[in-house]
Order: sequence, then C-alpha cells, then structure tokens
Amino acid sequence: MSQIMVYVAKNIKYSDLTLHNYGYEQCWPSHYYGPAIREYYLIHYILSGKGIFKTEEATYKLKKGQGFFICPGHVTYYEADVDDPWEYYWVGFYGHQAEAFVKEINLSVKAPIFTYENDNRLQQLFQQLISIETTDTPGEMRIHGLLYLILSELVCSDGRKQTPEKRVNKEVYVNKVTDFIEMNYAHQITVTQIADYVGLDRSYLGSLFKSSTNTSIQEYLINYRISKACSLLYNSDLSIGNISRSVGYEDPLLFSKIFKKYKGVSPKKFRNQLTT
DNA sequence: CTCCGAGTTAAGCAGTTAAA
DNA sequence: TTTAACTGCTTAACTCGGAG
Repeated sequence: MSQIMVYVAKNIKYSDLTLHNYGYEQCWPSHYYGPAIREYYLIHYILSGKGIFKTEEATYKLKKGQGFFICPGHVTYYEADVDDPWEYYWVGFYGHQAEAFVKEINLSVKAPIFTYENDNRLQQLFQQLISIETTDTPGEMRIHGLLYLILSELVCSDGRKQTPEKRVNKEVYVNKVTDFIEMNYAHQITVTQIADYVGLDRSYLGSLFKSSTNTSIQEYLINYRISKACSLLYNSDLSIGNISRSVGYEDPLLFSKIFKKYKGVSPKKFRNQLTT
C-alpha cells in the first residue's frame, strides 16, 4: 500500500537555513524518481525496505537505517525495491549555511550515503516534523527548529567521527540539555521532558548536570528565562503579561514573583530602572 | 483597566539517596 | 545507569487590596 505525505514550507524564509519541503512515503514496488535534478539539498532517511540510489558517479544499494543525500544541480535517480520497497522520510532545505551543515555531516556529491542505526531519535524527529501544524508562523518556526535538530543528529551520528561503542561524555548530555532549553524555554517544559529528550533517567541526568554546572536543570531553565525576560524588558515595549508568556510563564503573577526572587525587583521596576 | 503584591491550599514536580 | 521512595519545594489557581 503506497502512502505519501508531502509538506511545503512557505511562510518563512531564513537566509541561513530555510526548509523547502519534507515528507514521508511508503513507496510502491519499483516506484522511482528521476533521472532529475533538484534546486535544493535533499536528505532521505530509510525507515524500512530497500532500494537503489544512482548518481552521475555511482549506484548504491541501500536499506533500512541508511540515507542518501542529493545536492542541488546534480542528476540523481532512485528506485524502491520490487519485493521490499522502501519507506522513508525526506527533508529538503537551502540557504547560505546549508552547504556548511552538509559538510559537517560529511555528505557530498562523492559521498552521498550515511548510516544512522544508533537509536530511533532521528525517526522521532521526523515524526515530530510531519505532525506539526504548519499553517501558522509559530508552526513554521518549530519545523525550522526541528530541521536544525535533524541535521545536528546526523552530525552527531556520523560514524566517521564517533563509533557506536564510544561512550558519550558528560558534556554532550549537558549540551543537549542546554540546547533543548534554549529552543523550548518559551514552552511549559519540565525536567522530565528534557530527560526524555536526552535519553537519560531524570534523576541521573539531574546529578550529572549539577556536577558539571553546579546548578540544577530547573535552576538553569529559570535563569535562562529570566535573562530572556530582561532582554525583552529592555528591547521591547511588550506588556509584562506578554513577556511572561514569551518566556514560558502562562501566569504573569507567577512570572513577577519569580522575577523578583531572582532580580530583587519586579519586572516593571526593572524596566523603569533601565530606561531612567 | 492594568499591573503588582501578598496570602492560601492542593497537587505535582524536582532533588536526593540507597539499592540493584 | 536505572529504579524506587522519600522529602521539600514549586506551581497553579484563586482571592483581596492598592497604585497609577
């Protein structure tokens, strides 16, 4: 049974990295595309099944856990296996930094194949991507965030840089926590969600984070939100209520309370002090 | 009307620790 | 590195009152 979902990003264009399109497809037997060229970078990640990928220089037999990369302006052809057709996610993107990101993953016209078999995190990111409502600007911002996460996951999983047996050090987990907070501080996130994202137990991650930063995850999150709020108080005319919601506090009263606890003055006084 | 401060209460969450 | 149990803290939701 062939199934396809295609999404086209349209509202936002970021000069550094813009998502062009993305989707999921369970291909028919022998379903093919090309030979043709694309005008943007395209990465396919195979969930199941098999198929072939042909470039101007070589033909590759690919299967579950592998992926292929298409560079703009180069002719490629790909075809699902007749007995075991592949099922894949894809994401297309372009922008000033696109080439640099692709280099970070060690992908090129001459080396267009990657393998990702460590866990199902990449699959989860793609699932999140296609489940996001993209008809509004926040939705498009979220999918761009996920594009960065997908690319970073591919950079981290690059077998030429890191073997599967190699233990991830403390700093990598800490960086994942801070990355997640920086991208999601505006939402009502919990330490449990962060631990789920990192893939470690909450209590273990908490002690690991504290031993490395001398601060708890919750404390780090609050400090990050307060610093963002300070920036908004200084650089915008937004009301206290709007600022509180912008940094993840649905209740402005609660926000004022916490702000005062950390800064010693209420948000309004803080703004007045800055402008006088 | 908006914003802020103070207080209360129940529920949920985070941090810690010990054991495995 | 995970799990479970415990404790204490935080948060949400609410009220009331005051200032501008």
